[in-house]
Amino acid sequence: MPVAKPEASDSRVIAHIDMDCFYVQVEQRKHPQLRGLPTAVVQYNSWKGGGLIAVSYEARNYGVKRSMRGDEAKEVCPEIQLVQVPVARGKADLNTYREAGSQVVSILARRGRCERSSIDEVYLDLTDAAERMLTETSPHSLETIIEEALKSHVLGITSREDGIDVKEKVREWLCKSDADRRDKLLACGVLIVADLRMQVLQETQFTCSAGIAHNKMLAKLASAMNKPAQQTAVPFSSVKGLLESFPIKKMKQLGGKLGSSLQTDLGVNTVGDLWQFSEGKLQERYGINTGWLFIVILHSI
DNA sequence: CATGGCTACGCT
DNA sequence: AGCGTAGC
Repeated sequence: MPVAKPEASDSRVIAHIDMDCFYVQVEQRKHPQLRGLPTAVVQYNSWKGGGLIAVSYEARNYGVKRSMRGDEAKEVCPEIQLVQVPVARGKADLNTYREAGSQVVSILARRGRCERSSIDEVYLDLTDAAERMLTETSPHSLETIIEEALKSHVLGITSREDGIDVKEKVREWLCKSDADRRDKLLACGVLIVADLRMQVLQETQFTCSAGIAHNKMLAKLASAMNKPAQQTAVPFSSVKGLLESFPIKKMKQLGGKLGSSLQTDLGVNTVGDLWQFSEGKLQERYGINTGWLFIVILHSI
């Protein structure tokens, strides 16, 4: 997938798939007795019990963090199961995880073009599949909407106090016949991703979380919003509200020195602050080549 | 010694 | 090719 080419109205449907505590899931598949137990994967366990590189959600509930050593984790959660990462030639060997990731990618690739962004993360371009679905079935017949899709989070679809009719509201949103074309495409994306996540679970036993949006940046943000084993969609109409108070340092590519310089040099702390600057000014300061990043951000609204 | 090691990417 | 940055 080529770098996001920002257009005035981006109608692509992009999903970001993020495997939940992936190394742990791979080990739990290999050792089923670990399922449901607080578990972490460690490397180099000779010093203070080794460094944690993946932590199950059960263990996170005890306060176990990825930055901990094995010994610290045992203090917080004495019953934690520590699994050693395989070692080859004295080094951590991540090949089994890489292969497990490939298995997931081969399933996702049935519906769109995949771009692996890390060992456990994939971007998926579902534009064509969504457009096809839209021309074939519009509006969606209620009975074809799978339960998993109804559990989606859709930014801007607010849960009521009792939260009892959230699913009903999501159903309405998914079926809305007079919706914006982009909303309809996004709704198709939501259905496709729900279906794919079920296939992944069935065929690999792995759960994942997903974000569905009109570009990679927003899809990535969305996939982290509701974890584990959930999916979140970002309709165009909710982008501005989502981004304007969003900390710039948490944006991909801006977690390091570039983000720091935005804060100290320009006083930019949120994406909303960034909107006060023109593309020209930003490119003038940071160069034409870094400027494309800002343009993607600015064109998301 | 004590997040290390690894990868991908952009810049020069 | 080699370096710096970023993030897993």
